[in-house]
Amino acid sequence: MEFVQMCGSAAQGFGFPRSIGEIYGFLYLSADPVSAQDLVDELALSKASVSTGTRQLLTLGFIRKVWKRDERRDYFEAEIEIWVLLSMAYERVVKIRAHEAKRQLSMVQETLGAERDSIPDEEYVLMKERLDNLEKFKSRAKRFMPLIEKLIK
Amino acid sequence: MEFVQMCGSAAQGFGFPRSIGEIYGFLYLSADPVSAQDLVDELALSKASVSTGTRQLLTLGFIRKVWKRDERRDYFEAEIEIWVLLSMAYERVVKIRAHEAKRQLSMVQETLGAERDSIPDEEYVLMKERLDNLEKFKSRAKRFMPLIEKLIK
DNA sequence: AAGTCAGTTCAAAACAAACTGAACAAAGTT
DNA sequence: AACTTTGTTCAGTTTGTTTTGAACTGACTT
Repeated sequence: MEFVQMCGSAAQGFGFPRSIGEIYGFLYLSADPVSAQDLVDELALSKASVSTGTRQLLTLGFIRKVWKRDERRDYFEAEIEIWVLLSMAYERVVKIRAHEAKRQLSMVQETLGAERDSIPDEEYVLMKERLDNLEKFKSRAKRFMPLIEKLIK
Repeated sequence: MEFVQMCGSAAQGFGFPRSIGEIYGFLYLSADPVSAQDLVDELALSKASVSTGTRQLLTLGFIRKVWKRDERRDYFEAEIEIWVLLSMAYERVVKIRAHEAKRQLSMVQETLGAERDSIPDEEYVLMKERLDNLEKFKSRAKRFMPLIEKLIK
């Protein structure tokens, strides 16, 4: 339970809801697959929170559903390989965010271009330069990505 | 301004307050150092928010104070080198968090040891093993840290 | 010494995100 | 067909964080 709490606050630190961390932490230390009902009981969360929490963890690839034959319940188990978790997080969070950032950045650059005339020349040049710097950084980061991917896997 | 908003939501994405992102974004595109009052006016934030926001950015090392002689006001300018920003963030956020996590983990391990008798043997072994795995990962990560540091700098 | 200006601090307000209860859907049992 | 059991969805509440107004400090000006 101490460990569960620790995972909860760790999750918060990464910007995830505490409950997600707790669910993962509980599963991480469980020998056998755990039902949603168990999570409700053990972690004192509502059915709804467990449902949404497990869904999020599933889409992150941090946990798996386990089907027991002749049972209607869902069971869950944690992915325990830390390298796998990292690569999941990278693939499904970092990559997506980076892509979104890139999209927004080019929109800003477009806007700047359109406003060209209404801005003092000196300022325009500086802004353009700094935005281009960001752009340059992005593409360099992109070139590193495959390397990082390999490092993680 | 579009860019400022973009930085705002980016900051939120990283778990920082929106205002911090906006302040940084504004400074990032400013040619000259900017006074607190300017930030209040341009970003429609309260004096208080600007005060706390700049303080946080200063302790992160993301911005600097600039002193103009014969002026009582504080001026600020952004650190614009992205590699420097990354290394700051790493140094002042990641490192500290990692250390904290390590501390907590060993506390949990201690607790587990103390509860040894009150847990079925099978479960104990599994928990111990998984905690040890985390520990092992931690130390491996630690070995990598210097390498990452060099990469960033 | 009174008055302004810059900046900080703190309690309260405003806000956003997480969590929950209740209603619902689907599938299985009686 | 009615009733359980399991899980999802969603509106409303709760919780925690960010933001703010207002009071305060210190420092410079008259």
